[in-house]
Amino acid sequence: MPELPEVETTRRGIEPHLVSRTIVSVDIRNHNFRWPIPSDLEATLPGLQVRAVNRRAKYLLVDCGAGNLIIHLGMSGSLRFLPGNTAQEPPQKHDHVELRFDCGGILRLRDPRRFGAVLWDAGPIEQNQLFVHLGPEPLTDAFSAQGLYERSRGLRAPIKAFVMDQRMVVGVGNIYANEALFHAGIRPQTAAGRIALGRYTKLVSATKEVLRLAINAGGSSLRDFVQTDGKPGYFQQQYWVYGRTGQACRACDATIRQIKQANRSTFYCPRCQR
DNA sequence: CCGACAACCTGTGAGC
DNA sequence: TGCTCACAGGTTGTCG
Repeated sequence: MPELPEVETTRRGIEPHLVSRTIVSVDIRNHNFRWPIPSDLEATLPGLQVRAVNRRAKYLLVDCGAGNLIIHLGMSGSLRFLPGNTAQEPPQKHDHVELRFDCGGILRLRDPRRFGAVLWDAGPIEQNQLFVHLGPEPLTDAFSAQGLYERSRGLRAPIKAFVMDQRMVVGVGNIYANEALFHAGIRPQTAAGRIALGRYTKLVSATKEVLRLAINAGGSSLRDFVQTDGKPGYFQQQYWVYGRTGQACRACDATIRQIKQANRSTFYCPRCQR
């Protein structure tokens, strides 16, 4: 489920419950994720106090002072915090990892497809091999039209693949790439290297806007998020093109088209996007 | 370096 | 009702 807005919503949901709490135990029921979950987490984490919950790209970083617990939700991952003062339901089939805290609360990771990751890094996180090649955060000034323009010169890859490339900008997945290109009026098949600076300016602001709106929508369900199985974001979101094949464009009434790019579904309006 | 593609794994919904 | 197939929010690794 997660693109950047969902990961950020998750971060905001769990942070207040974790900060300044001490981990008392770790339970890993299935180690077989994208990479094996290190077994020694069950020994190294207990006793550590959480200082902050940060996010870089789609990675959640639980800062424990001595290092960072890195969590990636993959395609199907979700996190829930179960407070200690309530009856706690037993773990379900795909609840693979649990952290128990001194307050009695439990952080529970569910991930049916296990494309996600749980890792530990005791060093400076920006030097981790997963992080060194990451592009700028989309909601900062480091994500700029000028940067995209320069890095795209000479490239023949379609613009959609280009904006989804985490080296160019992080956090833009399939849904929001489609939506941002619609708002920028750019056809997804267009070669990245043939797009002018002015159109990149539109694309950058559209991307920021789409992500901001999605985070706000997720934030509105934050209250429920912690207690329920509620998966915020996608359900309440109204898309302009994503998943709307054959339906009328909300802007011009033309019929939304669907194609395949790099084995991912692409949706666009043939009239609004040129 | 570039770009296309398979692979990882399970659940769900459509169609027969 | 039950089977099969296509497809799903991400990322890495390989190959030409």
